[in-house]
Amino acid sequence: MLLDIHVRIKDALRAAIVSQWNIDPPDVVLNQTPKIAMGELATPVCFELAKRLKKAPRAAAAELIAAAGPIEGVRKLELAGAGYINLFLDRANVLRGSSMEMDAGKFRGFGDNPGKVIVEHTNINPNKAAHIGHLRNAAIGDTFVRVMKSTGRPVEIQNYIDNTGVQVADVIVGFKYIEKKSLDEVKALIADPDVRFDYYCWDLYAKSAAFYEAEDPKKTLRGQTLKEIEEGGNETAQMGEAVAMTIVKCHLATMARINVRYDLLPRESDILHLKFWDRAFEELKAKNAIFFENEGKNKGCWVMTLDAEGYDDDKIIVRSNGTVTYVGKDIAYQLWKLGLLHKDFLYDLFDSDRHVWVTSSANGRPIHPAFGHGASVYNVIDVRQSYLQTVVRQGVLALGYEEEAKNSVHFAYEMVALSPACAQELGIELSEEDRKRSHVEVSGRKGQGVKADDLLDTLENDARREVEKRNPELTPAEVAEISHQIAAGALRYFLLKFTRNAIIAFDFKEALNFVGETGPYLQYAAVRGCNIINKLIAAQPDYDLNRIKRFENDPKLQTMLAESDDIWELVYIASRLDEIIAQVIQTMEPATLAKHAFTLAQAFSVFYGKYRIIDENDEDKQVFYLTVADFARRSLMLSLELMGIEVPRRM
RNA sequence: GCGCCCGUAGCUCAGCUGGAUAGAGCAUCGGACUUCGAAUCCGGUGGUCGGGAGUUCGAAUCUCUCCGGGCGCGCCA
Repeated sequence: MLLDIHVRIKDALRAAIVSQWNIDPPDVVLNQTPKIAMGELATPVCFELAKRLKKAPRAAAAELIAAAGPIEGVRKLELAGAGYINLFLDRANVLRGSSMEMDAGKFRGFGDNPGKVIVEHTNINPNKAAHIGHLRNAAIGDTFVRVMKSTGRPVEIQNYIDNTGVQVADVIVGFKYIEKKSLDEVKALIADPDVRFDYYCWDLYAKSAAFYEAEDPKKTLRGQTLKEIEEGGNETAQMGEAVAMTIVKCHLATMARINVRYDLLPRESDILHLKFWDRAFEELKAKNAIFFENEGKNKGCWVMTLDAEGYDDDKIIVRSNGTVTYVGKDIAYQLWKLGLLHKDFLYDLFDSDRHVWVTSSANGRPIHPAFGHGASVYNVIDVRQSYLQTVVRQGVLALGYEEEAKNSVHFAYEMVALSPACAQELGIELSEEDRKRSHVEVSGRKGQGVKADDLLDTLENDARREVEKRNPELTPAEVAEISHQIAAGALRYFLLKFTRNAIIAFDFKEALNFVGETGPYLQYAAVRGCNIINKLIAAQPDYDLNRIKRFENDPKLQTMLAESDDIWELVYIASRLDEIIAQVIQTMEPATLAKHAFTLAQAFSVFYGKYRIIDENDEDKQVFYLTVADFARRSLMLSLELMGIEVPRRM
């Protein structure tokens, strides 16, 4: 809605510049004014014009205002400050248009590209419980997915499962050689309801590091185990399969707690067994994207030359022993995602309730959704893998797929570390230097870190205490549901409010906070918004709620909005959602949405405290307030939904 | 060595393609509950935007340089 007005303003001003001075118009930039009373939007374009026309900026602005015809949705243009043009929008029109847009549930967002978007996120090694770093990845990825879907673009969510990697092998080494367990014993452990299997593996994985050091310094057992897992058809591989897929189920259950789900789980074992790499290898060779090194340190390897800045050495794709590196497999997978591999997986249903599919090499179902063939591919992976992502994109480019390489996007974000205080709370030993740092990186190999489910459990307990205190009449089931919603909301907001390239120094005090700029603050504002309607009906059972919708078209709305800048400011913020959505997509920055939603909740809370609606005697005023409250509430709830944050019935 | 990121209030962070008086939250001090639910609201204290130079009518934002910190550059994944 506002985006349409922006376009009209820019077009109109450009046309006016051309007709007035017959020059090539500069880019018309629109900014927010410092105060809503000065209008909603401002353009500094006349400063640029002043330079070109050798006029005073204010003079140029006055002429431009005079030259510009009426613009649909804009009430007036005003000369301001040193030469700004301030624009005053038609207030009722903004509310009405934005309200309709929200009803339709489809936002302009970006471009007209109708192609499918593939977003790959989460990607946790299936060998231990998920931790907070994984939660950040999922929260960012899932929010980006929701935002993109709100523009009507088809999105496919993939969660890559590296089920044949060394990390899985290490846990299998733990089961087989540290604990000396058979396949049946491991299966019994998996079936034991008293064992949190992902937690068990968390500890076992940490033990494997110590085991290698003491018993197997050359890690021959790891190599051997990895080989057996990759080859398949043996007991080690069966154990690996059982362990990895059980852990995947744990991860999906954990992620479901914060409202994250997936469409497809592509597995590395299937990429291996279906020989995706062989196909990619042939093409890379045929198109001279990689070459065989006959001399030097990389003798006997297939390597790719990188022309990316900062990476001088060739990257080894196939080792001298003939095995493919991780990046090689990733290139094959990326080609498949882009629909360029000319090979496909088989597919099986992994979770029929949530419609999650998994790739397969042998037992595919005849009917399945069409996966892959993404027009754009976003890989949500932490920034430390930038180098590898560059190699993958380079591989696509070297095959001559320029457009596809451009549409292969590394959605990078910074890691979650621990504040030194938090690390100490967890019993992690710190050096004198570590204590002075702003954050301390954790090592999963040492079993350090904050497990996702532990954090969620703590949040739920804290929330439960508050909910029970405030709502003694609720049943235990209701308390449990609301506590969960608050815990998940608090966590998701906490992870989303930081921009992508901010390192989160995790701290329990901040993450467990329900006051101030937090998820529960936003939820509370939304709950109060909903309660206005509930209380109104309780107080006046015969109140016709349709009056609210009708009032959007009542001429009184215009005059009442014109008379109250404070209320208009709330309406304006609430109507900016389409603009925010477009910005989130363009900049790949979900934090922008989080900040916006918080600003909206703040404005709503102010409005809520300032105006009493139920006991308002003036009928016109009451319906006006109701219209505004309902509009703001809907916008806030939509924003929350885009962040995967639920609104509890009560708080 | 090369490359990327960061440095803004006591703490944690926003600040969009350069634009009007640099903003939030927490903390701190003070005020508002017989309430459409105070997980809230109102007010106060608190900043030479790491230093310097440059570009510009205009720089927290762009360029260069220096200082301080993080990360990456594997025949690991």
